Amino acid sequence: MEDKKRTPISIATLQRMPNYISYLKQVLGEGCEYISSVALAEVLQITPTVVKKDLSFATITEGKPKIGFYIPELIKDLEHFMGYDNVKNAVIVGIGHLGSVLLSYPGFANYGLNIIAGFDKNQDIVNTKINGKEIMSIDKLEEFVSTNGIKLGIITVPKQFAQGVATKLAKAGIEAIWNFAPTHIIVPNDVVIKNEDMAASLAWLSKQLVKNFIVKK
Amino acid sequence: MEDKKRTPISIATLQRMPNYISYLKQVLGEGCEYISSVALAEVLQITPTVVKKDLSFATITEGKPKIGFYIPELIKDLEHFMGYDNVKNAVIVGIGHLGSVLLSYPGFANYGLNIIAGFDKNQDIVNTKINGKEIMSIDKLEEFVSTNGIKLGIITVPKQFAQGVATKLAKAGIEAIWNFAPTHIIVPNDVVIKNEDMAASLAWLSKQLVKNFIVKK
DNA sequence: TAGATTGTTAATCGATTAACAATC
DNA sequence: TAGATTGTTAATCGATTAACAATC
Repeated sequence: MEDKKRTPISIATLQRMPNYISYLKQVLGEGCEYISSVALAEVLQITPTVVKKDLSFATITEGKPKIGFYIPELIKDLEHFMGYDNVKNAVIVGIGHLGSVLLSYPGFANYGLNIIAGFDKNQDIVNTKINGKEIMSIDKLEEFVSTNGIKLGIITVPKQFAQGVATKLAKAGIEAIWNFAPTHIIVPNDVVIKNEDMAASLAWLSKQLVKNFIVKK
Repeated sequence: MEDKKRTPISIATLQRMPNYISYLKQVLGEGCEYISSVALAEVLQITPTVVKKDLSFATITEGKPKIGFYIPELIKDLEHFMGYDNVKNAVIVGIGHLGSVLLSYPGFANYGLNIIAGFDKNQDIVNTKINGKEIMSIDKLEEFVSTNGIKLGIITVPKQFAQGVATKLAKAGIEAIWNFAPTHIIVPNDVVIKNEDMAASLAWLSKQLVKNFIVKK
């Protein structure tokens, strides 16, 4: 009720949004003030029409004919639209190599993502800290999630444990799960799940390299 | 010329392939011999028609009405189709936290991906080994890629260095780049590029959590 | 004013879904 | 045989692209 449109937005559009924001911040840093959809399209290798349509979902201020969009305002609109100005607390389960990387990654703050604690079953690392963030015992996961109203759980455990962790998180009332374990996970309908699917990326690359088949686009 | 079809295949289809393979291997391990498109569809939460169409791109042997597909054969067909039985040598540039994780990850072998060396500019780690794989000086990157005919380069350097590394790789004759740096990279047209775009995943999740807008599907 | 760019509507393209004959 | 499932063709749906009036 606070945003101007309720038209359904496609996932494709949504996933281009971070690209716009990232590039806009870059050119803003280089001293640019205005940018046209044509220029944006060229850099991101899409068409100007796509850019204009995408931006129309997020922009409150309008672009000016012949000049384009005022970059600072455009970034602000896009970030607000994406919810990056809305802090989302998260926990991460499984503090192995990948878990440590994510726990230490400062870039998530740009997206409003705040990982506040890690969980692991290895008692050797429980009660230690990584990047100032406490590693807690997996036994405390459910209680922590429900008492702190955590919305997002990140799963970086070995694949055989991923389903169990997901089930625990769901029971504790998590709203969304970001799964890095290379396995299919089933959760109740009210929990949204996003698989960070490196296998899918590799699939495309692999096909490009082998080139025994025609891939579209 | 060795595969049975030349119909263009959609990226969507391609990205579902690893899911089929992964699940099929799981049920094969549980002792199943045959599976129907209906069963596959249910588990992966898509429709049977999609499954049948997807599989029809890759299968040489046909499914049997009333019974379904013979799992071992189906896995073999899919893996061949995806080029997983075709070893693709790769190098990884930027041996920080994420680079180390990828260099140590044994799962890539399942996709025919073989990372044979890492490169970094930090002389403290040059000539050490991770997971039995040598870390070499970034100065030797171009020579190594061209003399060894490396097809794939993985980029895990900080974002400000990503473009430079990509340019070097392209000059050295790399065919494809898998970019983990959170930035847009420009390469010549004959180099294919895949951005491992965690920001895009987060975009979707973030939107789901904030829910001030309707996202399709 | 002329020309470039916006924002939006209409046309096209392609992927998903539904329907169904063939088959075991 | 009857029923389930395959493989494929036709219909639908949705996203991208093209076209264009409005505007600075």
